[in-house]
Amino acid sequence: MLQVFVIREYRDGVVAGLAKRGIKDAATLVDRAVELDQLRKQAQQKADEIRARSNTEAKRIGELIKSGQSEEAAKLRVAIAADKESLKTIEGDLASYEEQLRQHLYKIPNVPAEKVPAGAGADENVTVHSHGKAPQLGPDAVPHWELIKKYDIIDFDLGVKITGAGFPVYKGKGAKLQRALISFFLDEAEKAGYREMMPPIMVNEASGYGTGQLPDKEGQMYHVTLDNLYLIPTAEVPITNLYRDVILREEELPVKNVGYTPCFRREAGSWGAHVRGLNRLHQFDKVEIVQIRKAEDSYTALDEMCAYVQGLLEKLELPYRKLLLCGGDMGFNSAMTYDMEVFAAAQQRWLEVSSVSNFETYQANRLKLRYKNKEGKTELLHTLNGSALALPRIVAAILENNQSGKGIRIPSVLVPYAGFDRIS
RNA sequence: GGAGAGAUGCCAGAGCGGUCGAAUGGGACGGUCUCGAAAACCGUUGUACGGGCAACUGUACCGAGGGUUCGAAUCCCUCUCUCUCCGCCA
Repeated sequence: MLQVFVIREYRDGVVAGLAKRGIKDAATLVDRAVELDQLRKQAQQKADEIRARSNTEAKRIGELIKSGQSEEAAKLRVAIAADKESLKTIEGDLASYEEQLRQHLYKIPNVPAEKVPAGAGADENVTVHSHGKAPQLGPDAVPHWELIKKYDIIDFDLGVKITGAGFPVYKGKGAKLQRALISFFLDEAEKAGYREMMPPIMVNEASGYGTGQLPDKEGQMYHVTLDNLYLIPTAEVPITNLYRDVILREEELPVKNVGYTPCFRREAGSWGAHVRGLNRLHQFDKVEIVQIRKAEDSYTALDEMCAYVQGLLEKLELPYRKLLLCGGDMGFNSAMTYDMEVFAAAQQRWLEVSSVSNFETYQANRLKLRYKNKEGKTELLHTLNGSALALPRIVAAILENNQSGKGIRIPSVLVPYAGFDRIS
């Protein structure tokens, strides 16, 4: 969430930024936050004042009792009673304002960075880079959902039988290809200086709030109600939450972590025409990179992360384009996001395989993730993350783009991991 | 799942219902000494929200949330977590 002081001090900039997301009542939203903070502050001051008074009075009563002046003490006790009453109401107000302010701040998305273009939706994203050419497929080329049946490598029907739609079963070379991709991605990340983390794939409520999945995306996560745990929608959640309530030392920065996890998404209401096969799943595998940076170098890190992800796609020989998302298409928490999309040649569609974002202090503020700078002051850090990469759509593109009469060619970087160079 | 013990500052660990934001030890940092280092000695060492140009200052925080009390780290209740023993078990 945004810091109140930022909203207060840079009110107009915040309003203008939010407008880039297409939020119409940005000014009202922002002014309400300032107003609630003002009310909160007033209540706080009043409460502090009364508390200060009762603290000294209470001390005096102690002294009076000690020196045997119990009558004086009794008088004082009576005199304090009124303060106690008013303190109770003020504390009630204070708690209510704090809660209202928090709830209100949860509703305000991050302010887009300077470079982010205004725009209402995906149509206004800007293609900033593209690489590779779509392969010329033969006349008998088919989309991946046909290929997986033909070669019997991924089975949706079996998944339906044991779990439900959107939970595929990977079989034989299909399963090995998954493992190969995961290992390849983790090894590459390690070479690029990321430390591998293997976190739990269920998290508690506090973690959900920490990275912003709660309260607004409640319905998108699988919720194990018996134990009040959530299945993670991405490794970003556990790996970023490792740093919740943490004050890092300067020499511990930058933090660069990578993690492989399965990801679980309910995708409530998002099933439609273009989500056949591997395009959208309830459970899928993803390798995620997470960085924690000082404010001054977080955008360098963002570029670095994009370059890293692009390198992966190039090694996998997949044609891709890089989009700078416009305000209206960016995630709630993000200040700037680049999406990488690969071209799936049989579907003739671009598939999003990675989203790399800088959240600036938006997540860190909720997480209370800070570091002590040279002057000994604690300062919020910037968090960033990116998929590197999400597997299903990568698999879809590999299958579709590399098909021929002789089967499916495996990209050469994966061959040592997979143990085969062709699915046929 | 059953029984018991516990949760205090960066770590270890003390704490009578009032003078405790908290003894003591360790660590870290600064200083004295030294050519330098070690040792020794001295000092510093939390977070949040306010007020103040500043020095400084008010309030809250001893797992979390309630309660008792003029006053709670200390008493009571609920929850969470950790440890030990037993049971079960990949």
